[in-house]
Amino acid sequence: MPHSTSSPRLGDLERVVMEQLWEHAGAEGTTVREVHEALAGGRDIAYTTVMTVLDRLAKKDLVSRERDGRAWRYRAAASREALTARTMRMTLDDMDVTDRRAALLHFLDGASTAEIDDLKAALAEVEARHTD
Amino acid sequence: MPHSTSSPRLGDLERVVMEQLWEHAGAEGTTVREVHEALAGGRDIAYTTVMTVLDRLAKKDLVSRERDGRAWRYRAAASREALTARTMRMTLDDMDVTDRRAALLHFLDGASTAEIDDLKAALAEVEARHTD
DNA sequence: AGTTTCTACTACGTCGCGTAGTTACCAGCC
DNA sequence: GGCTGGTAACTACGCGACGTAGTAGAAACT
Repeated sequence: MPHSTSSPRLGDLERVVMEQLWEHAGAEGTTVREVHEALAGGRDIAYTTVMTVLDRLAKKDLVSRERDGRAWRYRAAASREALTARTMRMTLDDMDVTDRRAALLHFLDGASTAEIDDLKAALAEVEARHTD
Repeated sequence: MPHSTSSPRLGDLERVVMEQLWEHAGAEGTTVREVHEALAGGRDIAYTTVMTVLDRLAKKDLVSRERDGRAWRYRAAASREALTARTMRMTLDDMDVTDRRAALLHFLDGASTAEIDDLKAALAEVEARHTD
């Protein structure tokens, strides 16, 4: 058995497809055809390939789908930001870090000032949320 | 081509082996034999399997090795915390997040109070470092 | 010299993912 | 009502990563 982690790892094509879902993110969802057409502009890819990928993403619960007549409409189950956060969290949890502060410190070491500001803003926001 | 990310993803056994290196982390390093003996207590595993894994980890630059007579002594190239941080960073970078603040906010959503404190401590530490 | 110890190389099975074909269904058109 | 086009469902193949390990050969101990 290769991997125990249930980490939502994305392959390259899976990522590209998710991009599409994120970009055309509306409440309506996106069909295979729409995704395929969007991708077919930039690369040579078969319709069924897109179908397969969307199917796999659905099985991983990274996208949800609802019937629309005969077809399916796919929607990203989580925003790009939420998925990113989830993946980061899983890393932190899976790695079984004892000294979390040290890990976070290392993380900040690689951060730009802008990113640190983003983090402080986010931090302030959760704080505020807890207070009110 | 399956993956573009040069993310240092660990398999299950690779992780277990890294644990050993981290636990017996001294300046001296650890031999294959030592790792094997440590693991052989809990599971049925061949000496050569451990060797192969260590070899692959070395090729991924996750461990370094120095000769010790005929044998090699392996050392984790990065601490568990540093590797964790690096992986988290790669996730954040690879996901091409536009709204980093939102991503970090999501991340904090899943955090315990203790973790938030750890983060604040780490943040204070980088701040201090920049100031002095 | 024979036995042990360690490396180096090769190998095999499984799984994830990129990639796609084939088959079959259903809805509308001529 | 059979043909056509769009969809889905299922199957498949190649490749790389990883768990797993065997074998060959060098080196060292006895």
